[in-house]
Amino acid sequence: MSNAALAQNAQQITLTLPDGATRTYASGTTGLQVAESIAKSLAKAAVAIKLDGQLCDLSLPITKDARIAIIKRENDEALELIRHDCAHVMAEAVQALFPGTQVTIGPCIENGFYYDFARNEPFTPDDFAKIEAKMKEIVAKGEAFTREVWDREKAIETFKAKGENYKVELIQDLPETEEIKIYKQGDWFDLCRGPHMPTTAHVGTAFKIMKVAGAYWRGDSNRAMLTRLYATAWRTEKELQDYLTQIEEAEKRDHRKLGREMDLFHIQDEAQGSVFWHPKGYSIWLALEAYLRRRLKEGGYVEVKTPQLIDNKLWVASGHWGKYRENMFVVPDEVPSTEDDKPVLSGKARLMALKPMNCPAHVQIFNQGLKSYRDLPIRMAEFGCCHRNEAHGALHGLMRVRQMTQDDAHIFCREDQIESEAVAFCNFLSNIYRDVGFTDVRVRLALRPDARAGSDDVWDKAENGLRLALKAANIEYTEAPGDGAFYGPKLEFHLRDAIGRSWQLGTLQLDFVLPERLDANYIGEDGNKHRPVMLHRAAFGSMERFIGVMIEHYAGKLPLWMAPTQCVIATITSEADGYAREVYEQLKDAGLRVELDTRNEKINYKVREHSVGKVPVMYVVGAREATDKTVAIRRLGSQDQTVMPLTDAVAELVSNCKAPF
RNA sequence: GCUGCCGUAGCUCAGUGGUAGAGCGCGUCAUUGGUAAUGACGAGGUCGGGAGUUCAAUCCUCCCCGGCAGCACCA
Repeated sequence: MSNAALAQNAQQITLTLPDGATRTYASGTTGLQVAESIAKSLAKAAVAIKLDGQLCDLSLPITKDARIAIIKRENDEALELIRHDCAHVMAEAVQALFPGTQVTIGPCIENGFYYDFARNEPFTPDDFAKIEAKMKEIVAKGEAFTREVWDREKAIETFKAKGENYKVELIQDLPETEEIKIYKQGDWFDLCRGPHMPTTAHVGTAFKIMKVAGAYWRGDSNRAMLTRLYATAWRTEKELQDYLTQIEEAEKRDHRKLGREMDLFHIQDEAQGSVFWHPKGYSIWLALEAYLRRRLKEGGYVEVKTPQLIDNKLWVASGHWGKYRENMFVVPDEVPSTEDDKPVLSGKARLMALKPMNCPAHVQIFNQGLKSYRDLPIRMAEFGCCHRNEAHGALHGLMRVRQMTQDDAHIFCREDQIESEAVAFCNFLSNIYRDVGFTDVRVRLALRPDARAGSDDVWDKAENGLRLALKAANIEYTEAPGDGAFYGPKLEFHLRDAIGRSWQLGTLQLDFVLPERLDANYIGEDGNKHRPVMLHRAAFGSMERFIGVMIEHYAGKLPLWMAPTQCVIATITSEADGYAREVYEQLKDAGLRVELDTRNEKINYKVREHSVGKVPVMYVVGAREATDKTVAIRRLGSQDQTVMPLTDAVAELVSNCKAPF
């Protein structure tokens, strides 16, 4: 042992255990040795350590005082290790089965991991079983993961010799100060920053390759397309099964499937990305829109309507023409040629565009007439129908469409009103999200991106304004540097749905740029012109997407106030048809959305059909009910039936169907 | 837009180098039934579009269109 090493060994370090106890060790003691010193069983179960909150290899020599936790395979923290180790195992398996395949990167993601490979032939789902079998062999061998630090040149030469060009690029791009860490498992090795568990055996067998897809090298659409294998890995078979079951549940909630089954809407080739709303789907829309209008009125908004087709001069002035033109639908303002042998369009007409957003139009309304500081804030709302030419591959049911209706509004205010307006909007949102059934809202503050308009001064002011508002509204949030819009920072409201998925719905964006570009101003107390600040805000985001989210959140079983059909009156025999019609008329007169089912079918059949159709309430009437003037009520999801006098039932249903606001 | 997979009746799907089948749904008839599928009969498809190979193509090849998954994008 060298003198230096002796000297280091002589040093003592103090480690603090999770329970607060401290222990003293010689510097250079490994996590495994620490575990052994506590209990043999702990050492046996240990797969890694956490030093000051950071996961590290069990074999890492500890050289300074730290908080330490021994991580066992059953701990939550181990999931990340299992998945990352599993990624290495998968990469080894793929290279063993498909020689010539290059490895690139393989990070953990929510619920699993992926690995990107460079290979000329694509993988097919048939390869999955082969790869999984090979992975199980590698796990069974239980080779130790060993960590080495290589000289940069040696690493580059080694990977070059293996033909691993992507790894070479990764190493070359690592900062000079970074150690080049290599993890070996048997003969196979990979560049990796770790940490890993002791052996491949710790990965276990609760993993599954899920799908294959293309992915750009380094996320850049100008670079090579790699083949990505997505997989999932868990601590136990049961966890894996639960996860697979959860995916099946999510598939059952797919709004495209439910939309067809419930006859809500459709989309067809002739209008890709635009929605044909059927009567039932549109009734959901109308219910939500009416609800929002009541909220807007309460919140002091005025509602406007602005043109679809606007001269590109306005889009040039607003900056959209320069930045987003490729996503705009441009329409020439000319009479198309009616002669068959001539082109329909001359190509020389002046250009109009379908509006991709409402804000420039709202500024036009603001700009009509002189505004005084006394007029502010002006909260201008519009259910604005916008068109965006989204890429084909981006379209997805109601979630990503080309024609959408935003529940949009712009608040024109003075700088000193930003905070109070932002606070008011946060309260506005929390009422709405509660009413539509969300309990878990997370807020992100997206800060200035690299490419942006406006001076740093203005950005400082805008970002701090939002921070102050969040503080004033007592809202917890996380900051996301670089994610802001080009014209200003924004608040994003992310909501967790019934099965734990997160949707970004609401947004509040501060904009100092557009009022400047479109020369909006107001006369201040001092008699001079001033720039108003614009707050862009939305609660649902788009009506289309929001309805999609509602369908998935509720698995089609929408709350009564949103449900397309709130009640079906179903007859048992044709003797009750007359009475059923009376019931139907009464509910209809009470303003409810009801259907009458007097078809010549058995009651079992009707109950099943309307249950499958997610009708929340069914009134079943037969001869008895007709005589007694009652209804037998059956609620979706329950086998129970309650017989009730018709008048009471109607009063109860009317009250249950009332929107929460 | 990129990569991969897919495209057969309204829906879900089977099938074959010799121009097609099931279940549900739809229509007709019988049945008047008490809370998740009553029975019988019937109609319905130029197998996404175009071209090629072949005596013959829904099936094989190519091109196009569209869908799905992921990537990129998302003002």
